[in-house]
Amino acid sequence: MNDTTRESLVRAGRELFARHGFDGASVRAITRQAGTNLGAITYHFGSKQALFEAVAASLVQPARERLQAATRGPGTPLDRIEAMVRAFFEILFEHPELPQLMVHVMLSSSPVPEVGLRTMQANVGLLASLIREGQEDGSVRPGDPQLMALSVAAQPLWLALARRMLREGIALDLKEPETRTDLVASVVTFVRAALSVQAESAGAEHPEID
Amino acid sequence: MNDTTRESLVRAGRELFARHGFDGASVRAITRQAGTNLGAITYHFGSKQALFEAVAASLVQPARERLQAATRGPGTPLDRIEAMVRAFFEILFEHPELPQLMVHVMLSSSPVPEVGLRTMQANVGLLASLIREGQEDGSVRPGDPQLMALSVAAQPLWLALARRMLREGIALDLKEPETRTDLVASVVTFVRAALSVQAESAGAEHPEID
DNA sequence: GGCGGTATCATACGAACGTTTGAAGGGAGT
DNA sequence: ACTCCCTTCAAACGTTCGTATGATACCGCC
Repeated sequence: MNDTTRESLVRAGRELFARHGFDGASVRAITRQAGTNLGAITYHFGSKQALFEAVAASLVQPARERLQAATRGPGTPLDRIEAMVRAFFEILFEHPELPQLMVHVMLSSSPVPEVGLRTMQANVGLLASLIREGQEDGSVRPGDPQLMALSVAAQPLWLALARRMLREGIALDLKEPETRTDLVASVVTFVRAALSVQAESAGAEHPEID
Repeated sequence: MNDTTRESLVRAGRELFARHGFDGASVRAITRQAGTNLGAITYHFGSKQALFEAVAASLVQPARERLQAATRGPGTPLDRIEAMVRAFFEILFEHPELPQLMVHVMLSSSPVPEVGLRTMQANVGLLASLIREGQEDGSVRPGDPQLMALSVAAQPLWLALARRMLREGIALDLKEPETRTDLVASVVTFVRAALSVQAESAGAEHPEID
């Protein structure tokens, strides 16, 4: 089994499915970008739909694992929430195709893939349980943990998604590392302030600047 | 000039362009849904592209006016920020097609329409200036007003966009009025907590890096 | 040298695409 | 009754779509 053709098809599919959606990314465009023959998708994956699912899995699975790993770090619940937000940004900067693909799937008429739904449940659940944990130890203000988790997750997702509009609309170019760290720092501070029950005098031993 | 055909084309275009994007929404599907003849778009608008621009304007212009109106209300800067967030949610619940169309435009290769960019600049600018105003009178904590404004705007936008995934993924149905008010209340509280200066005497935590 | 299996190739198919075309309604003004 | 002009209509155009097909190229192994 030759893997380089398969891999270049997945790579091209990631880019084109993310930009144009399933219907908008033509088999001809994908195979052309991958440098393969028109029939390569049918041959290696069986159908365009099967390639799409392989592309989705190649994006969702690693993200899921990295987010779960971030929650298992040390520190207070707020620290681990911060770690999740930072990990989320890293994933999204590395793979802007992920939220783009999510959006195309959400807007299309086709059913949301099982793996996508379970990943969302898992990640919102992780955030919510960290928030609940913080509420129980008194470091996080009261409120519905699930809704608060959505407020947290919405920021990295939308900001990564709106990257192009941020650049063209308000001259915020996320390609520049400094801009990225400023943005991440701002969101992290925003989230901590939103969740903290007070000024976080309790756990603020170490100044977090990177 | 008969307006009902034009209007039903715009209405159908709103729905189908929002769901499938420009390329994905076929002239045949739009005219079928509008109950008109296949040639009606060409006749009334000249081209599919011209219909798309009419659809975009029909969504963006009213939203822009309502958001601007919300900032002119009474109260403290934080109160007016809350009014903007609430108005934003109202707009998005009323016209879920708006963020959907935004996303399709952002992801496509075609240039972002001028009106869209200016509207984004205007609205982020309004939020940022309210934040700056609050910082000057001491009611809002320090930080880059533009980045904080993005954190605020990202939440209604993403939550409206992810509506379907929220319903299917975590059983949060935004069709139910009670769910909506709960969500809006949670976001409003989240935003106010994130922006309020609180008792944060430590103060050394704002994200300036040199 | 020849063989079998995998991979790539050019080509063909019917369907759907956006737009064009020319004819047929249909109501207001004379 | 007749003419206009605006609107709607069915049909056809060339193009592109996803997939299927059969031929060709490559390569380890008898």
